[in-house]
Amino acid sequence: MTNTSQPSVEEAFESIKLGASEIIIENELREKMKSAKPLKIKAGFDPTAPDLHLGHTVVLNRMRKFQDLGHEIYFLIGDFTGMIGDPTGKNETRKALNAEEVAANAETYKQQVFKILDPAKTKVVFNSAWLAKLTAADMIRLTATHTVARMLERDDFSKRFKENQPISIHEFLYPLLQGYDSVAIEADVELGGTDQKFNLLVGRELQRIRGQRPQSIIMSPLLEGTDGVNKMSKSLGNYIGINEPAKEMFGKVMRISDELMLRYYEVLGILSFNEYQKLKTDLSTGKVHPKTAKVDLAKTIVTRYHSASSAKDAADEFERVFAQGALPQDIQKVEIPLSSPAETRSLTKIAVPLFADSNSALRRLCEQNGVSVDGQKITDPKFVFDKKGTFTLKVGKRGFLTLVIG
RNA sequence: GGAGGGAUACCCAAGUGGCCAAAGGGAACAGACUGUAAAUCUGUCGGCUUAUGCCUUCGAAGGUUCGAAUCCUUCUCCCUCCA
Repeated sequence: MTNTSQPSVEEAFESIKLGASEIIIENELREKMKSAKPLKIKAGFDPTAPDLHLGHTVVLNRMRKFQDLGHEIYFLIGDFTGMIGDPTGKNETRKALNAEEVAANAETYKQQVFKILDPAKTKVVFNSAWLAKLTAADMIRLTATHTVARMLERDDFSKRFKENQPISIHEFLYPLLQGYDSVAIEADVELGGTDQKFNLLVGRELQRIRGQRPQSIIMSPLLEGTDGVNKMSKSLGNYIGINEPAKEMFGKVMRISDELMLRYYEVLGILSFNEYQKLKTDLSTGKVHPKTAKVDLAKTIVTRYHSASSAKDAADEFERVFAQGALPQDIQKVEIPLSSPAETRSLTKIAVPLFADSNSALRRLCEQNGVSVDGQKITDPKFVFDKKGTFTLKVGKRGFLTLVIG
């Protein structure tokens, strides 16, 4: 074996393979990696959700590895295919984004993606560059490559078909266009989640038809969201965004279940296979306390997207606020003069806009012992602050407010 | 083009004239328990100065009725079968 700066092909292959759920085809990929020529690595992203979360990072991390191995990374923004939206049955046909919107989203993307990828070595491309140029005749030729029966093999389609859910014709175009992207880029490898299998395979097929060497495919497992059940997605609200403030991020990681914590360790590529096995045993034998392991996980993740010091701060604050029941460090502050009308000094007026959806919601919180002032439970939502002083208001689990009456 | 079925709150889903602000489940929220865990248990879960009251909501607009999510008309969208 050579030194660490020049890993052998086999080592490189193993590091790429780590955490992948499926590779099509392993030997083919290994062969490709043996050649001296840098490979074109493709991964596509939806243009409408430029808010990256940990789920996206699974693929991004692997892109980074390829990058470090000297390959060419194509970060593809599906601005054209975004008009369709990957068919999930829930998406409706989307409006085409205009040039400014695409550009704006791309900027947001870059700002996040480059927390993981090396900007100097990343090619950001838009599939409208070639898809918008396709003529109707080109489209017909493209659609002629696949049968309806083949399309219906796609899990999502077959399911919807069986359940009498609508499938629009244009949804069939999505896999075809995504596959065509691979042709346009002449991709050697495409990365994606396991849910992308069908689309990724279409790419291989189209490349073969066009006389190109079919791309190899590396699929990553889908990361479950913080609920531990559904895949992480913004629309389900079960995500941890990589742009979230450190404390927020830390708290969200701490709130996942122990089981999910192991999953995150595994899928997010935080530990090597051996380290992962060891942690698993240590947890089951009680050698490592689950909370410790979770704090470590949260720190590692926060360090990745922020810094070691903010990770430490977040951990300290977390311990202080939740384990010891103390107050967070920076609480928002509101000042109200004692001379103002009693109504403006009422709990309802102060807390509803900040922490509750409606007066009724606050009333319920009060009834349920979820509201306190300086540690004293307040059960009357009409409570009025009628003394000078500084009060600490707590509403629900995470609503803190410093109130100055003067 | 013809025939039939459907649209209910954040999601799924019951409800076919008054007892419906609308069963049940999920999600969410609060409390208990804990490691801010998860699981579990309890409660809440349209809004309104807490009210045996009012307002808004059962695809949309009209109508019948003392009274409509429920009946009628028109419209929009979806599904199935036939062609």
